[in-house]
Amino acid sequence: MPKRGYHHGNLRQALVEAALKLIEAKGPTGFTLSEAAKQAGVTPAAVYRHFEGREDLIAEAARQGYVIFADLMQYAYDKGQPSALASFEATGRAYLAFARKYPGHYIAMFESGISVNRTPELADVAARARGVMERAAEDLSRHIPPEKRPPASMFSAHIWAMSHGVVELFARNSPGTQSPFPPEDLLESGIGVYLRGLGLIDSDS
Amino acid sequence: MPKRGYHHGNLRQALVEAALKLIEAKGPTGFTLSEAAKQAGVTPAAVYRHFEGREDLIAEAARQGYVIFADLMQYAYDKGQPSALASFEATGRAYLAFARKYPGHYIAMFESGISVNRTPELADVAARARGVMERAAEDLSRHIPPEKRPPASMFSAHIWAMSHGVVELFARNSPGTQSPFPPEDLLESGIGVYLRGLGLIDSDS
DNA sequence: TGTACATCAGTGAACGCGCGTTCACTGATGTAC
DNA sequence: TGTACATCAGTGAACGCGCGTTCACTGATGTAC
Repeated sequence: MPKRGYHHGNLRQALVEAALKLIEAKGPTGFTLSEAAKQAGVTPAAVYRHFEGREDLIAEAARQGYVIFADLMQYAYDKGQPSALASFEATGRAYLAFARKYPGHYIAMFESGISVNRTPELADVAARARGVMERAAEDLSRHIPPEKRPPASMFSAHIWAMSHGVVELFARNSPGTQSPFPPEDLLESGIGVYLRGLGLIDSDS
Repeated sequence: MPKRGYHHGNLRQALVEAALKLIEAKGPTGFTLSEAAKQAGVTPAAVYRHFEGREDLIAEAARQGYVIFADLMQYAYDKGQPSALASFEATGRAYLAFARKYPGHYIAMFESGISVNRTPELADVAARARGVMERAAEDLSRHIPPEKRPPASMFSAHIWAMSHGVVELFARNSPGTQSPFPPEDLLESGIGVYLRGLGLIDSDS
């Protein structure tokens, strides 16, 4: 580790990463600015050279999370193409995969209580993530006969909700609420049933 | 208000109610034992006559929430009988209704980070609530041909997850994440599509 | 009915703690000439 | 290449605050006789 004289070199990012680790370990409640500073090997006061304060640091962690999240969703979408169905399923799976792989980011984004409208950049990148899923839903909705076609944003919301619920209830090691099934399977099968309900996949697939 | 001499009369319950109001207003993070005591018109130290501490107070709020929740689920189930389908749908709706009507309890139960295994009573009443929904799912699963029948606890989990997701993402006024649809409609239609996917309701109902 | 006394639910002062934040400062870095 | 100087990223001490918790206490209540 060559970087550590008086000047840190990349303190801003080091602080974000320390924050993510702490948030992951202790929840958004347990996270403190002072401890993040300590973990980055720096005085609490130094944080204020890079962030406006505690909230601002969490917001940046969330923002970075949304960037990763949106990229992941986009990647999943692209990989499923040209099949609308494959793209849709892939984005659903990507949601859970993200929650698993980046728990600190996930908590900062969805459980820390920071508003997505806190800054324009945050709102933008969050909208981008949402946009990918909505586009996947829209592609898919074209395969439904127009007269019985529900709004695409509605079933994008359904899948989003089910994914989020699976993560919160069964994928987080919330003590005691043992998952009856692997979350991945639960989500996969849930989406399967749902798509069958939309008439988009066969009853015996 | 005749009750307020030196002795409060019903401080224990007053503290729980103060806690619920604070939790609802400020989230589990913002809740403090001292403020709950103040709001009940009492010294912080008095709390220790009735609870072991801060955590214990939250746990009691959660416990009372689970009692109400389980009762509500049971009531919904009974009301749907003898139709397995009606019972199942009703319990799903009851979930959202509970979250709306008792936000403080809901947060204490699902967002405060207290473990459901904290005490045996808490675990018991939580199991009772879960049991109602699982029973509804089981009743319903008998209408599915055995060879293609998924485990009942699985689609109970699906509905639980979707309900929870809808509440967290769209029913809470998490600033900025405006709901595209009324949460009730979203959940209703989501469950509808899901049940169609299970082959339990017609494609044009 | 009246008195003595045990029980219990509250008080209020005090504690140590770690928090977020501020401030004047200082040491390192980079640039101009 | 060397020196002067501006810029900037850090220090460290201090702050006020409210928190959860403890303790010896006291006032009210209920019970025995």
